[in-house]
Amino acid sequence: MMNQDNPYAMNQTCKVCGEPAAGFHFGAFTCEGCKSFFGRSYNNLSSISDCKNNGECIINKKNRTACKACRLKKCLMVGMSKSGSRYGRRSNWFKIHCLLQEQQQQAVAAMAAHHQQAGGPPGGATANGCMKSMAAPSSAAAATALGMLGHATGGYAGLYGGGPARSKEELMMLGLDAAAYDAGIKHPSLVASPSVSSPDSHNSDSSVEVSSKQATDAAGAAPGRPPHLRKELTTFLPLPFPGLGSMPVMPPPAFLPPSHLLFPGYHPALYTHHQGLLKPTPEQQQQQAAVAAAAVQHLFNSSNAAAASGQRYAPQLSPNHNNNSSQQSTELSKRFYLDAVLKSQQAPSPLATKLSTSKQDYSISALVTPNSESGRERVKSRQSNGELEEEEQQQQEEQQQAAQQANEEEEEDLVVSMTPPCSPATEQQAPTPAHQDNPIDLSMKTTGSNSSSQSHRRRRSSSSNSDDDDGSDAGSSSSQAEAQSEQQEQPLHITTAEDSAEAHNNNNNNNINNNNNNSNKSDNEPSSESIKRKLNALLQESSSQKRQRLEQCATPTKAHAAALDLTNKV
Amino acid sequence: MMNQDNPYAMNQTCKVCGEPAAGFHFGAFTCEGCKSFFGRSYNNLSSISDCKNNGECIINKKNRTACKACRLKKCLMVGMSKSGSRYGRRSNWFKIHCLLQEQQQQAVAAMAAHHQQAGGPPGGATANGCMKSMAAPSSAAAATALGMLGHATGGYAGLYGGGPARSKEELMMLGLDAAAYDAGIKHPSLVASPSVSSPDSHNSDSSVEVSSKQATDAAGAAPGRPPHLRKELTTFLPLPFPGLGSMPVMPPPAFLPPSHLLFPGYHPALYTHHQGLLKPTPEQQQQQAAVAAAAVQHLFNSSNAAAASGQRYAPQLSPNHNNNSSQQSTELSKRFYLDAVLKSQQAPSPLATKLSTSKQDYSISALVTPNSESGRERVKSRQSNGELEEEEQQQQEEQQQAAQQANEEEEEDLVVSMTPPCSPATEQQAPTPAHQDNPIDLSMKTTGSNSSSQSHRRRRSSSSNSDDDDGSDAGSSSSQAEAQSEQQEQPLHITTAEDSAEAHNNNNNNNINNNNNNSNKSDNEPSSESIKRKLNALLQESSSQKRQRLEQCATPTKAHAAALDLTNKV
DNA sequence: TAATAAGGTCACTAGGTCAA
DNA sequence: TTGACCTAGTGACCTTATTA
Repeated sequence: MMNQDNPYAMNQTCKVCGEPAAGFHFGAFTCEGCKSFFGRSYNNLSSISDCKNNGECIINKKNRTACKACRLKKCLMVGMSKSGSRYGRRSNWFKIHCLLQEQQQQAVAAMAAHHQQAGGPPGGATANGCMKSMAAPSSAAAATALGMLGHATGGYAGLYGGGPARSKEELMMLGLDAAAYDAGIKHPSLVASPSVSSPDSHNSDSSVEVSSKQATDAAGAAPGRPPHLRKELTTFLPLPFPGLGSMPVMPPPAFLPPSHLLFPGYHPALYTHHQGLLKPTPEQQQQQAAVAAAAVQHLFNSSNAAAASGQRYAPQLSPNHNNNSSQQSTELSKRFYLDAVLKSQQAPSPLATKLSTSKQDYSISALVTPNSESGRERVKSRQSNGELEEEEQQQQEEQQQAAQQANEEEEEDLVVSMTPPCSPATEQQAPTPAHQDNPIDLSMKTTGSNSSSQSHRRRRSSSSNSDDDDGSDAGSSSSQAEAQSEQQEQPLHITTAEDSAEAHNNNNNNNINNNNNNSNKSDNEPSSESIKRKLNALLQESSSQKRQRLEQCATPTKAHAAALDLTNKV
Repeated sequence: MMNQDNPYAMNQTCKVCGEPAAGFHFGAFTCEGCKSFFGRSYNNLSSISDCKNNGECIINKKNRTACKACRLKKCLMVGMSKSGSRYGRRSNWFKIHCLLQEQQQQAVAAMAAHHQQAGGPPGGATANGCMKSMAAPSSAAAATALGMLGHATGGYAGLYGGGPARSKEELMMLGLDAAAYDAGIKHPSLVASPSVSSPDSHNSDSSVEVSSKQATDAAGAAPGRPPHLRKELTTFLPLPFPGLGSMPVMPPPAFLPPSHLLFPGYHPALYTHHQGLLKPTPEQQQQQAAVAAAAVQHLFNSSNAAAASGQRYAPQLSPNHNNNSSQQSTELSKRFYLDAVLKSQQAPSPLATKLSTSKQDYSISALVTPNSESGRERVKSRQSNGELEEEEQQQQEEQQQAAQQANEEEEEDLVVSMTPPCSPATEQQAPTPAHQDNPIDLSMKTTGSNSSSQSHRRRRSSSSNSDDDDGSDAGSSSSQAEAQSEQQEQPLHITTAEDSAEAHNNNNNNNINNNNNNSNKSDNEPSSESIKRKLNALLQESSSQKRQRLEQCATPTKAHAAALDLTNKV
């Protein structure tokens, strides 16, 4: 469900309405409609009338146009921000993380379904309902429940921005509700860790700025909150994750693993350093944001509504979290490790260090300890620590700036990365690609015939390829759809023909990749293969198919090649 | 934060937007985005529309795409120039200086953070804001504060070019705004010392050109400006650095050491002599540049904007400087010594002689004397002492300036200049490289498996990996984070296993480094080894880790591989 | 030969357009 | 008003050129 097929959207669903995402817009995966809506509304708040339902409207595909106020609110809650926008090609890391996320989500969804049938997690029904409204349908909801790979803010915002990068104005906008949410947050169940981790992004620095603010501001909203958490997020966080911001306020629910444990790998700090994966949110358009924030605030400033929302959210959060957290703890550890590894390999940024507070560090260390490879894990933990520290510094600096500029805020967040349910899902998908060794397709391209229309839109002029892209359109997504179907629930491998075709493509790609790999191997070293294998295993479910398609796409870029290599090895 | 992880970028941040730098492009460390932007814009000024904010836009990661005019302006201000471009491998000197710079920045950042927490330097908040906008987030800001290894022009241009090498046209472009900025520069906080020293470069001569101009032109804008500073930069410098252009106007901030003291080694003159290191910047495309300059001028010619910008920037700058300067004073001394040593070994240029004052000479001799391990430590202590003395003098001078400028307060920091927690951190890291004598890895290579993504980016062609990228992201920085974490505060050493792992990594890196060193030795001369040792000792903290990571980064995929490994284990 | 940056390619998004 | 489609950029990745 989630992965509808937007090649460029990486099979993501719109975090606002649950429809297949057309891409990553303004800091979140969204459909074209929500993208356009946000883009229009952000600069024209006056056009948004007050919600007639106390701002409690549930936004989904069908009713997303019913209440503009709630739709915009949802947009903000999932991390959308004018400053959160990013341009350019998605980094491979981002892609990888997206794939992992998918897996996790699927796993989560499966788990959730199972639990619900069994009886559901405590508060589950209520929470579930809420989650659905928040995120979207099933997969989205599941993802949300899990925290979207450890991302707190609705599970969305945090995911891609290491916490959505928000301008102060945006935060204000969110914060307006924050008051209302704060009440809810205080509820034990409400507390969530907003760790954000985004595989992407331009916002590495943002986290820092925010973090500093957090220290100051957070105290009020969520005392004891990890420094790395964002103030804003923490404050309004609708779907709090245990252990993150609110830990101090109230101990995290027992059922939920500490946030830091959940997805340490995704800690913003880590990604911050990491190029590409976790970029901090931009603080653009601060003034504009301020205006918008005021308007938004106006829309949602009703105290009663706040209280109501607070209550509402509280239940929602807890159930989801519960289910997800418990189930995914193991999964999380995997991703955590991966992230840690990646981080360690790359270079820990000062921010990460900063972000990781004693708590985080601790958690990290804990995570690290039980790891497969001691070395890797270790490295990760260190890195994370280092990053955290740096972030703190930045935050401090940022705080100064913040003093000057009310608007600035970026920051990031923490990340909780979750490990996707690899084993089962992976296995299923793995078969799909005739060759297990399908390289992970890092490229978002829609290779095959699938995404004909979409990819073309943009670059048609230049490249006739139908590659990628766009997926927002259903048509192109066919290939993805296949992948998704396989991953999520379709155990069924669409057709052999397709698979074979994919395999063929993969082979071609693989060859290319191999060439690259060979050249690279010297660079990458032997370990890369093992890594690739593992990744592939993790990603096999959804990723394998995606990869194939992507790779098939016309352009075997190096990334593709690499991906292919990985798959080949696998 | 600063050191995001680009192995090839030496953990530098983009001088334009603050994002992790991808490399040294067109005369400055920049990210891929700013590189591409500059490359595109330079030849297509018509595509750049006028700034809607009087050219006062603050450029950072988040908003860098918001105003092309200001982005381009920033690019020029940080020293980017088509004529400043260069190809080929980086010289060891360049690398060394970059490493040192990193350390300083880290130290500064730490200091700044500490100071801020404590209460922050006077005027800090304001200043910080400025810095951010200029340089970027934390690290950049810190670097800026320090003067980027003694480089005045925004800390950027000067740093790498001894003043960025600019064609006349480019200078014109910059100069256009100069008038506006001059007003701002006059602000006390704005004054910065422009000492220039670039480890690299193509621009050795550029500084000269400028300097002459400065004498004449500068007088008006910033009398007393150091001769080596460039006129253009000084004139328009939006984010002036104490001591640079404005020094005459007002005495350089106490916190900043005299430019000559800061990094004598980097003085362009010195590098000029140095083989290949200091190449004069080409003045190619002058005509083209002239055209561009005209266009740019048109964009920013509003006088009012200048005034406004001046005010704005002033506040921002001061804080950063304070933090950085104080903290890094010791660091500076270290670098200073190193530079001196290197200079002595290589071929001392007349300039060097001039630069090295009696104190400096003393310090240098001291440093030189003791070598290897015991020597290393000794040297450090001495250096720190020497630095302090020098700093005091500087401070006195700065104090005078302070009297003039209310904003200055940063000085304190300078004085405090803290040495980075070398001992502990160093020790921790030191072990890492089984051999204490780890040679400093002058090569930028991403050797090990660690920093997969970063190193790969560039050479991907060679390596097929899909990796990386992104790193701006967090991943690459992991190693750095580690280093930092160790240094700064993370008491917690994650796990022994991790440490060992790191050590292992370090060893690998070291080996690589050794290889490089060996090769370099012939080049560097016999003393080079001792120097290297010393340098290593100094840099062990952050550099060793960074190096490792960087080396590891080589293959982005490596990170992936690591991840896979983890997954496998899991 | 390795390192490293310029330049090119093209994945990918912000915005704009316009039929529905 | 909405949202599918298009255009203009952006920037991640790759290739080529140049230097150590």
